[in-house]
Amino acid sequence: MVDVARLAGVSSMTVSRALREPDRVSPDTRRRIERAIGRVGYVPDLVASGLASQRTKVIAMIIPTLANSIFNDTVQGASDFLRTHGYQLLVGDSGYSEEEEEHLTMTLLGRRPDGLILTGTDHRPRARRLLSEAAIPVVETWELSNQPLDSVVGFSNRGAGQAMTRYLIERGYEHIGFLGTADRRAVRRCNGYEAALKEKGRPARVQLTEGPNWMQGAGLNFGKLMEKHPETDAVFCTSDILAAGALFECQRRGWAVPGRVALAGLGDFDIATEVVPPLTTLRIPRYEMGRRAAEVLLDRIEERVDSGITVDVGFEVIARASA
Amino acid sequence: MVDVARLAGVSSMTVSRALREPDRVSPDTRRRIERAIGRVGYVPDLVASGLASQRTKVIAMIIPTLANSIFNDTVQGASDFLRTHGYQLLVGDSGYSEEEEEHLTMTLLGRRPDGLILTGTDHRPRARRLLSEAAIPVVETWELSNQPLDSVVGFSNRGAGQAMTRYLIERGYEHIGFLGTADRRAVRRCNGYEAALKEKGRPARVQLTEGPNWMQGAGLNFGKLMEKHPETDAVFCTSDILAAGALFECQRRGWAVPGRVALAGLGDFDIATEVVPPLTTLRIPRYEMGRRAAEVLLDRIEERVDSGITVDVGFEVIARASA
DNA sequence: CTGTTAGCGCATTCAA
DNA sequence: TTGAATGCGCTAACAG
Repeated sequence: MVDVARLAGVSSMTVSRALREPDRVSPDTRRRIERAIGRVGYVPDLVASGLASQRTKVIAMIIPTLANSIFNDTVQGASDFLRTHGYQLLVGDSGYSEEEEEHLTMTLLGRRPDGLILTGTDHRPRARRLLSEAAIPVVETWELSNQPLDSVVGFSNRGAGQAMTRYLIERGYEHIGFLGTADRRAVRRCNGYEAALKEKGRPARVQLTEGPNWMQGAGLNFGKLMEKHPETDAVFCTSDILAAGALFECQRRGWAVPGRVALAGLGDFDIATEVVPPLTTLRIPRYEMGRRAAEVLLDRIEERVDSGITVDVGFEVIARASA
Repeated sequence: MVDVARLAGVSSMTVSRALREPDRVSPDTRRRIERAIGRVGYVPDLVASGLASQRTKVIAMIIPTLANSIFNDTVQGASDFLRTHGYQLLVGDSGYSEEEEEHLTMTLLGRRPDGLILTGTDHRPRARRLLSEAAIPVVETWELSNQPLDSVVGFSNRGAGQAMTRYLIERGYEHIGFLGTADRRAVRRCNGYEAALKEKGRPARVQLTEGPNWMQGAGLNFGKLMEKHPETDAVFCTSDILAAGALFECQRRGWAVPGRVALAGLGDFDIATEVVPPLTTLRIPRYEMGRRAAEVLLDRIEERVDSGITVDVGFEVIARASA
């Protein structure tokens, strides 16, 4: 930067200003500075900038997994918004583990982000303490909470499970099963499923798959569910991936869908519309949730709002041929 | 940190050392320091550390899109490796645009990463210049290159397209079509496809889809391809997603696969094994590619190797029922 | 094994 | 509109 300043015949302070508040520098010197920057190939050091100003322009984000999953769309939404506002997203994955989330929280806080986006509302006490001591705005996503750390941008997973189950009941299905992963949010959806059945005094049939939403496990566990409860005439899956896996298993068995068994998913992924028959599913605004989370976060950081807020982005049952 | 030092009765220098090189501090003081850290709730400032040491322990990575895609597995591989070695991954997406890649390169370099992982080997001249001036190790992935910036960990997209096409020829298909996106790597695969057909003096039938690997476009464009060239008896798709989309379109039309038309994909995603019939595909070690890229990068950063190297991670044709 | 001195590259605060 | 002094929190290089 001093090289640039020398070349432009000004002090480094003026260069710094020209970069951050161009209006407060005379048009003439500004042009000289810009030319000097080009000639020297100067790339501002945001690390030093962050240290000096105590504002890094970095937003940290923790998601359960980086690998190809549902959460990436939320990351994209957040990233798109942040980029247009001069912030960079720093993403880490917890591997679906609260312990790892706690550890990652500390690592990320070490980078002094201006804000933090979390997935879910379950966090270890130590992580909660770290966050409150860090005194930076936080947004929790993919769930709602009664005790938010700060702000929340999510939807009710319990409500989602309930809504879909009620839909299946209304459609006339008698023996409704549940196929899902065992993670926190899926369990909440399961609670909603159970609640909806209980309203009608019906029994629950739950089959959990191990690991994330792998399609492999879906076929296998769908099979288990159907063997335990052959009378099942509809299955609610906590993800379209699982539902598609179950559908393929039906194709292998020569079972008609929804004739032999109806299937419903969650997420409204691309695959849901393309599969034959297309999947009834629950649409969640994944991308928009990320965008809104980032928006709420910047509002807090730049002090346009002075206390945590909660945004329910909702969901919507999309009825298609599979159920 | 001074608080910690005071509480432990040592200088801040000793605290700094206890954190980075525990062995060079006496076990006794180390314990005192650790306790003090716990009491104060000290979280080391990696921004200041980065500025002082000129080593940020950050690796930047540019991928075409953050949203749910093939590249996320590579990100996960890199992230997993880096984490166990004390580095953090900073990911940005170029939106499949070289212009955006160039811009993002500058932004990311501003964070002073210790190394950089790129997707692909096509970069704008200005981006290349920025990178060489930054003088940090770089690894290009998802392709091989004759003029690497530094190191490369990838495979030949052209070779992959050629290998799959040859496989289809060997299997006895006469009229082989190509369905793919228009991005750089898919185009190389197409070149390989064309080369393989040329060996036999056969004509190419290429149908490009717009945008990324959306399943929606797959069915539509597969239809276009089949209408233009009804005699087509096999289609090579540059992604399993596209192949699955084409398969579903066949199901809608009541076409037997591979009876009416055979389908081959690329990627060996979960979906490839689950769909009915399972997809013949080209396996690419996506996760491993990210891991190896990170490994090669750290070797360069920590100066265990003194010049750029090229790693060909290869690919493998996986024959299944669809072709 | 531990402490001292100096400075990383920039931004804040003031004064000119 | 511009510049000078000072410090952000930490570490490199040395000395003890």
